[in-house]
This record gives sequence, structure tokens and C-alpha cells, in this order.
Amino acid sequence: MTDVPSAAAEVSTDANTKRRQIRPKAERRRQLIDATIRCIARHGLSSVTMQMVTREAGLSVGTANLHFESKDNLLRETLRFVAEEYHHGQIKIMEGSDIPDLGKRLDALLDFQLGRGVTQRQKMSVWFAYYGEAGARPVYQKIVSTVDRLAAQKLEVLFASIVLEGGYSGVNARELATGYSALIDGLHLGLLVTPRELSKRRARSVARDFLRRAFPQHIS
Amino acid sequence: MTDVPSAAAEVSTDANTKRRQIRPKAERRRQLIDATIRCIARHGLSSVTMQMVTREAGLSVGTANLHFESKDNLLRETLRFVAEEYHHGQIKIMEGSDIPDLGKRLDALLDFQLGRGVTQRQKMSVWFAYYGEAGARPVYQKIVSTVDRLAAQKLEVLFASIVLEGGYSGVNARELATGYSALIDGLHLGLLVTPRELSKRRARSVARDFLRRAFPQHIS
Amino acid sequence: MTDVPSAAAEVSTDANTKRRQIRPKAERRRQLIDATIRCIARHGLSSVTMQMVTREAGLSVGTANLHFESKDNLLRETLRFVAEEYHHGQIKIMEGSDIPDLGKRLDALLDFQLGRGVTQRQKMSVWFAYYGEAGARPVYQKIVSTVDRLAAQKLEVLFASIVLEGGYSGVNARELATGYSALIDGLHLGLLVTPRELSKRRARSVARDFLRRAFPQHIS
Amino acid sequence: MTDVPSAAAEVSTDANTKRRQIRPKAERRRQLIDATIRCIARHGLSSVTMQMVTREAGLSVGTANLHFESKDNLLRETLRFVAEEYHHGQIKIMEGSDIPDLGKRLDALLDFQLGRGVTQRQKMSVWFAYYGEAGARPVYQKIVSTVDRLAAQKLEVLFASIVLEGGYSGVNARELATGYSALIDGLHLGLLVTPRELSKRRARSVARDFLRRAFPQHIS
DNA sequence: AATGAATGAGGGTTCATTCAT
DNA sequence: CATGAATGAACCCTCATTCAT
Repeated sequence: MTDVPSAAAEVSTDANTKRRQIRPKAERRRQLIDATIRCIARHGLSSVTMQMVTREAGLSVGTANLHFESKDNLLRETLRFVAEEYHHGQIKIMEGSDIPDLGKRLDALLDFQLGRGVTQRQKMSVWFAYYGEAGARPVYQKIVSTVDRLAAQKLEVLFASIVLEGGYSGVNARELATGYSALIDGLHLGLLVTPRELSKRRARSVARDFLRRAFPQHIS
Repeated sequence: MTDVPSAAAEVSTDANTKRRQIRPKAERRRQLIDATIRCIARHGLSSVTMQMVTREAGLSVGTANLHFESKDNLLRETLRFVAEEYHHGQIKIMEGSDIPDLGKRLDALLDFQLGRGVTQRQKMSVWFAYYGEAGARPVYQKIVSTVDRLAAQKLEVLFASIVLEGGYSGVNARELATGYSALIDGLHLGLLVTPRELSKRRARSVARDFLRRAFPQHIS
Repeated sequence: MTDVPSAAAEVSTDANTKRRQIRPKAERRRQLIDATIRCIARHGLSSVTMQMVTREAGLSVGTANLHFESKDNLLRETLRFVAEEYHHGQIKIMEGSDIPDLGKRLDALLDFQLGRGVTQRQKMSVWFAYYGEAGARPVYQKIVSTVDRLAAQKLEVLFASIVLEGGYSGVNARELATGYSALIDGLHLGLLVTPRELSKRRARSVARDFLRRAFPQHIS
Repeated sequence: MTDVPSAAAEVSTDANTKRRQIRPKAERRRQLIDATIRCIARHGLSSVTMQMVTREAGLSVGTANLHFESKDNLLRETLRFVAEEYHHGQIKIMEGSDIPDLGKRLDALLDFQLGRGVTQRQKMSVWFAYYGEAGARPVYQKIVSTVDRLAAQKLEVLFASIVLEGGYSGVNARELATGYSALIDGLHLGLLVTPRELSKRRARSVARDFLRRAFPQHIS
């Protein structure tokens, strides 16, 4: 969570001797993944270098290779991290027994998907950077689709419950779930590539519209 | 397979006598752009090299730089080509006075967007490869958004006409157009990244569903 | 003397149709050598390209290779041209029976060496560009020294005549000639590299000083 | 031969075990500059390649760029090194309170300028290689003239002292200094380009002649 | 565990040269 | 004779990786 506070302790007792910091493995990995995300967002996946990432993380190149073995691996793990963060967030909401009202749960989902946390250009950039390469890299495809499939199933279940509850007829929950997921992806893309044309506000409004047309009783 | 016809004539009558062919500038440019598309689709934008592209085109590295000055420029022009091809195709259909029936025009649009020509993995790969970099490359953003804006306007106009014709109430044509565009983009993404989960057939069905819910009288 | 007049005839009778000009061999060679001199002066010997030279000459690359076979050869011939032009000018003055007065002949020589024609940055640049490479290129060394030796001999003869005429004692004409030549070369260098510190006027004054100290009766 | 001592230690104790040696930055820089000097002398400034220099230095290309960023910079720093070495040597002698006798100081200067250390073809080659490009490269001009100006001033001061001490009349110290500097440059040039015609011995004799004529009481 | 100097394969680009027109 | 599109070797430079410290 607190990803770059380690710099605070940097001011060593000794003058300003750049000291060798020894830290737990997990912390180092997280520190490097965070730096990688920032770098991808700032410079694009194809321009990211190990130097760049390690400087951003305040570590040495050697350390990155020590913890991740190779650049390829660091990139892969970064994708896995972003993918899991995003999908676990969704899934938690969808399963979320803490929000009994299904309509409200939908609202919460939408807020998560297009709200502050996720739509940060940073995360979106990373997201689409990997999509861009996915066509040519089975590894990326696998990571994304593994995590995607689960989220898709949960969404389908949620939609099915709503259909049942609302007694909506002529609605295929599975088809609708696919459509909704695609819509969200497309809106993310719009926010990233044409931010001038599509505000976050409008994106949310468009997504709500979609849900309202499908589940009028659940969405105001 | 061979969606790039110009490459076909390459196979010379003689064995593999590497002759120095002199050709018009436009042809060479097209030849190189086509090769670039194939390479991006096959290897990913970030792994494309000039060597790779020129070998694919059956030309020498020097020739590529002669006609495009730099790799950056070749990549930029390739994006421009793909973007224009896609959007001009859409626009022609949307304006298309050759299809007077608005519902049928919608169908034609959908067919174009998710049909054979566009959904080829090749073109999609290129498309998202650039999107992936767009966050960090204003030039790419500009090319895409310029061409995008026009298409968005035409779509809005088309939707507005349909709303008028059908007397649909409570429908905001602009919002709907944004949603539809996003949906299509999201479906493309799904076709590219999780082809196992989303067939082209289902993608089309999902998109039709969207339109049917909005314009029930126009879509069967 | 007037070395770049050939460009005048360029304005063709025809509109501005870039016509294929057919010209005598000697004219083409001269045209290309002139262009080479200008390019070396402007960009430095190491940055000169065939493209650059031929564009400057208003000809095509093919033509240059047609007349000179290779870049190396063009460069060599250009050096030979500049070297001969300079040394023949000197020699003509030194032998010059048209100036019977030996003191005046010395003056004329100095004027030629540090006057308008030769001290043009253009010629000097070329001169030293080749000197710079001479250490590593025997061919250049040979061209320069061949032509140099003759001029040195003539200068020695002239100095010897003056010594005889003036009855200067304790003066070694050969040594003095070497010194004078070196002085002139050094002044050229100063004019080229540190034009701020050494004006053409002062250069002449310094050279006259040298001669005056050696031959007080001949130089006022 | 080995005027660059630092290179001597290269021959490792072990056979040709190519070990990865880590060395202080200053040493690496010096090592590369020395190699650059040798390469320029051997092949000419325009033919020097990074490969060539680094092979000569026994290092990898990467290392050269690590310490100098670019070839341009390496070349620039090499010029600066040679220029400073030469001029600082002169200046030390001219200021040199360790040689109280002014005539002897002149002798020492001349010995330095035309003696073993400086007249080595190697250093001269470098010197004139840069002069050759100076016409087209302001950066080179600046480096040389900056360091030159100081030396010129010191020389003028020295000459003025001698004029005063010797009571020489009708001698302009400034003009004489310019002349002497030019003469030395010219002799260096002669030694480089026409070594057959001008021996080091004769060059020294010619320069002494110049000084003797100006300061007969100080030079025997 | 951590560092960063050193490496060198591989990238983009330039440009002398060739040759079909 | 003249042209300039085409070629590809060779350049400079970057950067993932290694390893002595």
C-alpha cells in the first residue's frame, strides 16, 4: 500500500552516503512493480528500460535482476499485478454480501470500474499497453484471460440474479454481461486515447444508461 | 490471408534472381505499410524492426528509409493508413445514400465493424498496438482522435435520424453513439485478447442486442 | 582565378524543366570539383557526401561517379586542383619576368599568398582539411609534397638572387625559404582557426616584418 | 612508441583471460583518450570509428559511451586534452622562474615545441586533424582559440621582457610573437606533411634563426 | 542482499555505389 | 551521357544482462 515511503528512512545517520538498503523480498518486488507501472504510464511500454524503472524505484539495476531475473519477467509480473488488482476489486464487489441491494451493487461496480482508482491514466495506460502486445504474446493473453474469465462468470451470475429478481423477460444474462464488459473496456479506451472527447463523467453516464436500459427497475 | 494484394506480384517469373525493380513511389510506400501491418500483427509493435519489415516487404532497409525517412515515420504513416481505412469505411456506410433504409444501414455498419475485413486479427492487433502506446505518444493520439471525431459525429447524426424516424422517446442520440462506439471497441478488444471466450459470431450478436434495445423497430 | 563562372550558363532556354544536360567532360569535372570545394569549406571534409556535392553542383550522383569513378577519386582530384592552383600561382609570380624588381616581386608573392584570392576561408578550409588527413593518407601527402617541392625550389632561387643582389651576409637562402614558407602556412592556419585573433591585415604585416628583417634593403 | 604509459599495464599476468576490470572513471577516460589519439594519428580523424578506438583501448564500445556519452564528445574531449597538454607545457616554460636566463628560457620553449614530446607524428596528426575540421566546427575552433589566446599572451610578455632587457629597438613584441607562433605551426605542418623535405633538426634550426635575427644577444 | 561498471548483440540510420531506365 | 531509385555494409548508440566488488 504505502509504496514509496522507504525513501524517508533514506537519510542515513552517516552524511549523505548512499547506503545499501536491505529489505524484505516482498517489499522490493512491490517497489519495483510500482515503479514499472509509473514508467509504462509515463513513457509507454516499448520505451521502458531497466535503468528507467530502477532509477524510478530508487534502486540499482542489479537489484531488479536479483528479484525478477529478467526484464521480461518484471513486465509479466507487473501485468499480473495490475490484472489481479483490477479483477479482484471487481469480484469482491460482485460477490459482496455487504451490499445486499443488487441495484446498489451494480452501482458500486460501475463506480469502481470508472471511478478514481481505476481510471487513473496510469493504470489504464498499463492496461492497454499490455493489450497492445497481447496479440503477439501468448503469455500476456493467458494472464489476462485467466483472470478475466472468472470476473466474467461472476458478472454473469450477478446479472442472472438481477434478471430473476426483476423478472426481466427476453434478457440473456450472459450476452448482457459480455456487452457490459466490452462497453467498460471501450470506455476505458476512450478515456485514454481521446480524453478530450470523453470525460469521466460522461463515461459513467453512458455506462449507467446501458444498465438502465437493461434493468430499468434496478437503476434509477 | 493475402489481404494485401500488391504483394502478390512479387513472385518473379525467373527463379530467385534478385533483380533491382524500380517502382513508383506510391507503390513502394504501400508495399512497406502493408509489410509493417503484417509485422506488427505477428510480432507486436515493440518488437518490430526495420530489418523485419523490409524483409517482409522483399526490399532493402535502405529503401524503407528512402521512402519514409525513419522508422518512427513509417510507424506513424502505418497508423494513419489503418485509421483512415477503418474510419472511411464506416463513414461511407453511414452517409451511404445507397442504403435508404436506416435499419439496414445500421446492419451494414455493424457488419463492417465486426465482419471479415476489420476483425481480422491483423488489423486489430495494429489498432490496439497503437492504442497501447497512445498514452505516451501524443502523435498517435492526435491521428486517432482526428479521424475518430468525424466518425463519431456521423454516427450521432445517423442515430438522431433513427430516433426521429422511430419516434423513440427518452433516447439521447449522442450518448447512445458514444456507448455504441465504446461497445464496438470493447468487442474488438475481446476478440483480440480473449478469442477463446468471444467468438466473432457472439460479438455480432452482442452488438445487435445493444442496437435492438435502443431501436427495437429498426432492428429485428 | 575566376573559378566559378560555369554556373552562369545554367539558366536553360526551356522553362524550368530539369533537363538532362549534356556537356563536355572537362566542364563536368570542373563543375564537380568546384562544388566539392564549396562543400568541404562549408561542412568539413569528413561530412562531405556525394549527395551533398552533386546537389551543390546541380547534377545527379550517377554523373559524379561517371566522371570520377569514386568519391575517393573526386576528393583526390579536388586536392590536386587546389594544390596546383595555389602553387602555380606562386611559381608564376616567382619566375615572373614581368616584375623585374626583386623586392616588388617579393611583395607580389606576399600579396598573392595572403591576399583575397587565397585567403578565402573556402580555399584555406580545403587546404587544411587535406593536411589534417595527410598524416594518415600517403596519397594526399604525395600530391602536396610533389607540388610543394617545386615551389620551395623556386622560392630558394628567388631568395638566393636577392641575397646576391643585396649582398646580405650570413643569410642562408634555403633556410630562410623554409622559414618563410612555414610562416605563411602558420598564418593561414591562424586566419582559419582563430580569425578573431588574427586579421588578414595583421597577417600581412607579420609576413612583411619577416621579410624586412631578412632583406632590409628590398622591403620598405 | 608507447608514449601513453597507462596502456602498458594492459598485458595481464594470465594468458588472454578477458576479465572484467573495474577501474576509476578518470583512468578509463584517459585510457580512451589515449587510444583515440593513437587512432587519429594512424587512420585520420575522419576514419576513426568507435569500434577502432575501443579495440585499441582494449575496452568495449559500451564502455566508451558510458564514459563519454557519444563519439562527438569523445573527439571533443580528446582535442581538449591535446590542446591543453601542449599549451600548458608551453606556458609552464614561459612563466618558468626556474630558468632565470631569458635566452635560455627561449631555448627551452623551442625545444619543447619542436622536440621529442610534441613533434611526434602522433600528436601532430591529431593537432592538424582538428584544425582541418575547425573551419566547419565552431566547437573545435573555440577549444583551440581559448587555450591559444592565453599562450599568445604569455609569449608576448616574454618577448617584451627580452626586448626590454636587450634594448632592442624597432621591435614590436606582439607582432613578433604572432610571427613566431605562426612559424612554429608552419614547421609542425611541414614535419607532418613533407617529412622528407623537412627534418626535425632543420625545423629547429629554422626556428632558432628566426629568434636569432630578432634577439641576437640572447640567442647564440 | 545490493551495487553499478562493463559488456556486446542488435537496433536505426547513413551513404558510396550500382544499374535499369 | 545522364539519372536517381535501390542496395546493404558499416556506422553510432542503446540497453538487458553479468559479475567483481
